Amino acid sequence: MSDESERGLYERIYRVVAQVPRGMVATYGDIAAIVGGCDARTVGYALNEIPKRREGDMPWQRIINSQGGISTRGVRQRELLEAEGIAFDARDRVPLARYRWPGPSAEDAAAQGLNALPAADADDGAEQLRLF
DNA sequence: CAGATGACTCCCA
DNA sequence: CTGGGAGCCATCT
Repeated sequence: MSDESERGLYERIYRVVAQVPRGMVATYGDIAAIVGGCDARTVGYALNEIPKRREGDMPWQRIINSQGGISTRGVRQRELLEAEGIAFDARDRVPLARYRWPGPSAEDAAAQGLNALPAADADDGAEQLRLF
């Protein structure tokens, strides 16, 4: 009983990851915020333990770190993303301001017991934009 | 239950 | 930019 599909938190993480649309990305922190009850690190741990059965269904490659970079060890994650139309910048990073998944709609989030992202704007860039 | 492990993130030098 | 250290959580031995 309780096969891996009933594991708990990780299962919730997988579910959110599976919702990231093709051609977009999400950060570990974003997934953690949406799932709630865990942090970016936990998301990374969960993705590392994806059941083989799910690999074909799990767009794990769309989850990147907060810098828009790839944290996987030796996997060709970049190629998978480029195949979806995601372009990397000269520093080998994904422009989060452009490809970052804004999270599930408030309705979807509520229906699935998830949280909506507060304001997934590029705060590291937007803050510098405040005019006087 | 304690220890080890692992696809993170932030801060400081 | 690089490097080191701390904080955090779930799961397996």
